[in-house]
Amino acid sequence: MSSNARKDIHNSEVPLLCISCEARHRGICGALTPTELIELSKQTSKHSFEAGRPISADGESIHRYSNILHGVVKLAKLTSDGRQQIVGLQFAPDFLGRPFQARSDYDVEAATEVQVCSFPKDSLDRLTKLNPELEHRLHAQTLKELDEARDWMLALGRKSAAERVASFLFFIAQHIHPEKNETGGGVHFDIPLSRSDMADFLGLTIETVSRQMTKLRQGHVIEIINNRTISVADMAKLKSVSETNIN
Amino acid sequence: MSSNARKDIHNSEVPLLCISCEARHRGICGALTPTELIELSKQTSKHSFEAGRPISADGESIHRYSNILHGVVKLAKLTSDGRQQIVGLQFAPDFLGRPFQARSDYDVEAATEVQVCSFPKDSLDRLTKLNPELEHRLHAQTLKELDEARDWMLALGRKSAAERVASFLFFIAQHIHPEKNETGGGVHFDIPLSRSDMADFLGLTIETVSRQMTKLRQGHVIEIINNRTISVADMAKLKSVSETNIN
DNA sequence: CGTCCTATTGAAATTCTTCAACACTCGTGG
DNA sequence: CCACGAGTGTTGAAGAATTTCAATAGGACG
Repeated sequence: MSSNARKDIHNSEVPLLCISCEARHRGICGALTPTELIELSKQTSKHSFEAGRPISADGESIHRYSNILHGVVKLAKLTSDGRQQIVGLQFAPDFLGRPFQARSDYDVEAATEVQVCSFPKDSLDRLTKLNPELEHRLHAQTLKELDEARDWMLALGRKSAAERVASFLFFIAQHIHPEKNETGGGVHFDIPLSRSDMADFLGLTIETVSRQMTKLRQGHVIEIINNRTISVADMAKLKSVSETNIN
Repeated sequence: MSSNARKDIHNSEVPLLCISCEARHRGICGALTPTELIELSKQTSKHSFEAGRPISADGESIHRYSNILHGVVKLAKLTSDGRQQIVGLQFAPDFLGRPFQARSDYDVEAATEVQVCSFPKDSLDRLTKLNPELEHRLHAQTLKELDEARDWMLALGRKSAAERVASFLFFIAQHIHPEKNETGGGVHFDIPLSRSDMADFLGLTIETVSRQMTKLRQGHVIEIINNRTISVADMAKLKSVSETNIN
C-alpha cells in the first residue's frame, strides 16, 4: 500500500515532540502517515498539569484534543448537589476528548502530575475524514473504555466495599505491571489516586476505603509502604479477594 | 459523490426485509450504499426471542451480528459467585455485537419479546473496511453506550435507592417518549423489565425496588397501573426526585 | 514546634439487605 | 365455575453493611 511506502521515512523526519511519544505507536498517532504526523505536529503543544488541576470542565466547549504523555487523568461526573463519581481513569498514551461533539460531558482532571500533547479539534476531525484508520483507533479506544466502564458497573452495583477496593488495586497493579497478569507474582507500585479519589471512584466514603485498606493489610493481601505505595505479594490472592463476598 | 448517486434507486430495489426497518435509516444500515445493502440483505435472517431468552452468552464465540428490530435487549455481567449486574439496555434500531473481537464479553438476553435481523460477522467486518461511514456509525453507537454506562456509574456509585429507581423510570420514559424530554408533560408507558431485572440494573434487591416504587406512588410521582405499566403526571418532578437525596 | 493536609480509627446512625410471610394474576384442570 | 399452583410482586421485622460524625494520628513544611 502507498501509505506503507510513505511510512518508510528517515527518523529525522519524525517531529521532535513525537520521537519518544508512546502515542506515536500505541496511541492514535500510530494511524497517521508520516506526512499527516508532520502536518499535525505543527499544531501540537505540550501542557503540564499538577495533580488535582482541571484539564477541562463539564459543559465547557472544547477546541482541542490531547494525548496523554505521562500521568493519570480522571473523568468525573457530578450530581447537582455535589456528589462526585469518577467514571474513568486514563493513562498514557490514551486519547482525551470527545469526538464529534463540541462539549465535554465530564470533568476532566489530573489525578497525578500529567503531561499532554494537545492539538486543535478541527485538525483531527479533518484528518479523521481522510484517514479511516484514525477513526478505527478512536473507536478501539472507545470500546476499551466501554469495557472498563461496564466492569466498574459490576463492581459498583454488586460488589462489597472489600471487593471494590481489592478490584481497584488489582486494576491499578495490572496497568502498571501488565505482564504479571494473574501469574501469582509479587508487585510493588504507587496508587495514582488519593483516598478521596479512590472513594469517588469506588462509590464509597474515604473512611470505608481506609478501613478496607487496613483489612487487606491485616489479611496479608497487601503491604502498605506508605499512603500511596503498596506491595502485593500474591496477585492471585488479591484477585480472589476482589471477587469473593463475605470474609 | 458517486455513493450519493447510487443511493438514488427505486424503492423496489430495497430488500423486502429492510423496507420498514428502523436500522435502515437510523441504524448502521443507514451507512450502506444501496448496493451494499442489497448484498448484505442476502445473508440476513430474522430471529425472535421470548422475554428472558439468551441471545448469546458470555464467552461464547460469535459469528453473527444483529440489529434490533423490536423489543429491549439487556447486557449483563456476572460475578463468579452468581451475582448479576445489567450493564446496558439496547433498543431498536441498536446494533448488537462486539466489532473486532471473536467473543462476547456479556450475557445478552431478551428483556422483552425481541426481534433481530442478523448477518454474518465476516460480511460486516469486510464492509467496514470498504465503507468508513459504517465504522463511523458503529463508533457513534459505542460513544452513546459509553455515555449511558457512565451515567449509570454515577447512579450506582452515588445515588440512593429512591434516586436510582426514579432515574431508571426517567430513562425509560425518555426512550419511549423522546419528545417529552423535560417539558413537564405527562407520560404513560410500559416498563420493559421485571422487578428482578430492574434490581439487577440498579444494583439493588427486588424488595428495595418494590419499596421505592411504592414510595414513588405514595409521593404522587408515579401512578402504578399494573406491575409493568405506570403513568407519570409530571416528568419534571420525576427528574427532580432522580437527582435529590433525602426526602 | 505548630500548622495544614491527608489518612486512620471508633461509635452511633442510617440505609439497604435478608428472611419470611402474604397478595395478586393468570392459566389449567377438575 | 372454582380450586390450585406457579410466577411475580409487596410488605414487615430483624440484621448487616456502609455512612456519618467526631476524635486522633502522621507526615511535610515553614
